[in-house]
Amino acid sequence: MTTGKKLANNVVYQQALGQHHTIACENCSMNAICQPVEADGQTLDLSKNYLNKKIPVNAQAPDTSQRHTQVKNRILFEENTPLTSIYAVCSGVFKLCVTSKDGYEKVVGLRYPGELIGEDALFLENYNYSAIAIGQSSVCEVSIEQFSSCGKLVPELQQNLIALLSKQSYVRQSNFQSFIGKKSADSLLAAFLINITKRNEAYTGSSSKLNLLVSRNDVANFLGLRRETLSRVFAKFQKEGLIKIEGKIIHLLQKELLCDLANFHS
Amino acid sequence: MTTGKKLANNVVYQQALGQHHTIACENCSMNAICQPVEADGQTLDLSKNYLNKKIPVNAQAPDTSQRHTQVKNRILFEENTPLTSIYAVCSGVFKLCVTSKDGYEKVVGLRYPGELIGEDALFLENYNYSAIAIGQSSVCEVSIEQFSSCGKLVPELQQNLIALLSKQSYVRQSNFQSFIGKKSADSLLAAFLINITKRNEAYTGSSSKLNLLVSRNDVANFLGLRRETLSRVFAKFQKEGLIKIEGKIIHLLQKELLCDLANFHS
DNA sequence: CGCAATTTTGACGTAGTTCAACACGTGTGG
DNA sequence: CCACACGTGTTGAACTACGTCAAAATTGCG
Repeated sequence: MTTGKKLANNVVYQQALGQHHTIACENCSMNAICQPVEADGQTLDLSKNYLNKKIPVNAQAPDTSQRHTQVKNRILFEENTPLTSIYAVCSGVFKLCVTSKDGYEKVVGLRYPGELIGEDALFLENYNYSAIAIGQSSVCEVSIEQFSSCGKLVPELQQNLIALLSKQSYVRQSNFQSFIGKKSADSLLAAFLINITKRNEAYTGSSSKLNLLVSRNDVANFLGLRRETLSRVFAKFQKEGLIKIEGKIIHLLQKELLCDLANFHS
Repeated sequence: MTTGKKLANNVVYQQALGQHHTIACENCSMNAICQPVEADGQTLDLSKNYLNKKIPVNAQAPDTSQRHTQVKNRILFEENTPLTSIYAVCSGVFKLCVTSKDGYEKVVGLRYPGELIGEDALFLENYNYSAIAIGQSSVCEVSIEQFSSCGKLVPELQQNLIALLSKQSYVRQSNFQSFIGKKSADSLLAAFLINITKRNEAYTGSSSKLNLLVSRNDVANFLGLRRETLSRVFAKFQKEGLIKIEGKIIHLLQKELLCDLANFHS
């Protein structure tokens, strides 16, 4: 986990944090439905029928001169299109966006490795937001049509889907509770840092540092702050010794104080 | 349920809005798992094994002088206690609260008739918040232990639970998207009014009026505003002809404008 | 190196909070 | 019956945090 290198550059820290490595399956929220099931006294691995592993999204051709041509496969799926699959992030990050009628793009969620994308579309069978890769990312894909066919035949698989959805229900509610009713920039950012660090804990192996990967702009958009304000609060937190900033890598130095800030009620 | 009294405001409108009548089962989010299942070519009604219908919470003895002694059965369940059941609101409202270590009570959700409470506790088997009835309310209760026993034997019931959880997944995400990244009091209140009206549409039969039932205090707490600010924004909306206020009853007069406000990005 | 995108800093105005006072309805007790 | 406390909601005035606009600094990449 700790490399000997000292460069203050992201790549080293990404490695140090395990970023851009794929998440271990046992830590992934999709895991419940990827595992073999025990049915009729035998072990069945049905996942090959519906699971598509580690698909790169926004992979850039490493050696061509095309690097800066706007890579178009950043988009995993688009808002208001029919559900085909649900996804788990393997590596990288995805931002979830909705576009209002005046063309403004609002970030409504971020998904880090091990987290699901699109399972909330199962009900309406339509995606509620667009999912866009930030940098090089990859996903595992579960085809809903094919999964359903298997599920009809194997009740044990349904049981696993229930486990998956139950966990998601908890995850979503707990995210909601992290942010609802927070208005001050300080408590929003504190809540955000704690929320994301916790979500990444299994992946990074650390409860006090994280690699945001996303731009300040996207974070500000998500939290409903101006990027200038966000920048100032970041600077303030660092000055007060709450965090240490190294580009997109954030070290939480005083987590308890951040928690207090996050729960602060003006 | 209906008192003969003529007091000017709320009671009459509650009747007009159908408030304090129980929601029709077909409009309830619990409905998926309350219905009979078709299994092995026959129709089975298993719900009697796990479903407890229309339990009053905070019912006041109607004719005693005890009315105003602090009624203690307002609490459906408490934060950080083991999950026993999930609930659907039949009538009234519930507020969901968490208490921070300094004793401050934060409202993290409101649940109106037809909405579920506690299903996000299935994963950790622990309630994440306290559920407290506002006024006279009632719930249907599904005992998890007993439901699970039935589910193990009847795969069709599991399918119904999947349907229920899928819908909840959508509902929760859509609530999250309604509020995340909103900071101005105007857009928060607009988003809130539209969100709650929509959620109550099937129950009240109206897409433009609603009975909040909860105090301004609780609404302000939920939205992260001061009650003074909330009061001012309510007054402003009414002055601008966006809404009409009759106590806790709100009429949405210009829904499109409210939607625009809700999606406004400073 | 040099351009472009991102991030940070500074000065100023506005929106929301804070604190205080007041209005209203309801229940309590003299 | 009235006086009073209490919860809830509204209003006013001063203060503060965040947004706004402009510009500088930093980073990333060819």
